[in-house]
Amino acid sequence: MDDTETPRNLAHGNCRKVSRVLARVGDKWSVLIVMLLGNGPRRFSEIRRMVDGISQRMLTLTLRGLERDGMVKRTVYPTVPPRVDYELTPLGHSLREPVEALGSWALANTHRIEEAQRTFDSRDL
Amino acid sequence: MDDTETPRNLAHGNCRKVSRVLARVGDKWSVLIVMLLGNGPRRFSEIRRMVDGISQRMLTLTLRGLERDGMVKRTVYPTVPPRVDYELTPLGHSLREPVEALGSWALANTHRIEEAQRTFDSRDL
DNA sequence: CCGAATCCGGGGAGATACTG
DNA sequence: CAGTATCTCCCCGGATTCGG
Repeated sequence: MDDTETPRNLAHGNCRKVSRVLARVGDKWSVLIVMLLGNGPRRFSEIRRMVDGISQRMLTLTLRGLERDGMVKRTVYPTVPPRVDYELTPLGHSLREPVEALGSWALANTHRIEEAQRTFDSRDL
Repeated sequence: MDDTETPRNLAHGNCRKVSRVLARVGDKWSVLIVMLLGNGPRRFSEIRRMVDGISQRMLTLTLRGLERDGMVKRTVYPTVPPRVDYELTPLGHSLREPVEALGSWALANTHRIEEAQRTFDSRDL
């Protein structure tokens, strides 16, 4: 078609690597939390309150996953009561840019998508 | 923090809209197929062969989803045997850009991610 | 060749209750 | 406050079979 160049980015074994990142991005909570932490460190319960609808379990699992991937730094303050801060690493911070690009695209095209869905759903059935 | 501007892109009800798109992007096959169709229209069985490991069922479902969202145009040629072509719509085509940005990020940072994972997995336990 | 329908197993995700 | 543990339910996704 109009390809200036065939994208080799998503070829061969690269697909696997990219897919894993995409799976994280597509994860229900990960991106939300990354964007939230983009505004600075937050405590566990702060995130819990800010991310409406997330369960304690899912928040823990999501943060663990992000920490494991090197996106988030976890800091425990051995006080009583305990306090745990989460903040973006440079890696996690760098992820925000492409994610925001995707977010902008989504916002710009939501109307078109929803219209397409209505058209699709209204025919036949 | 270092925010030049607080991103309102991912706030309020916008989250829902963006999340749906993100879910599609995070889908195991959708992005792969979109990138594949970026090189031009393909037949059902062509895609099936090119996307290694996808089941017939999942290919059908994925293509239906993409068609419903207005990303893909489905064209049936009433020949015998039947022939069905799939091609990107302008909307689907426009999605490639932010997706490729994310793919590039993934490739550029895969090494860092895997290293973080090894570090994470090797401590405690 | 393209796709729908059905069956079925495994993992994700919520709710709840318990520790340090 | 910040998790962990357990249970359960549900949906996704593969395999298979049938239809146009």
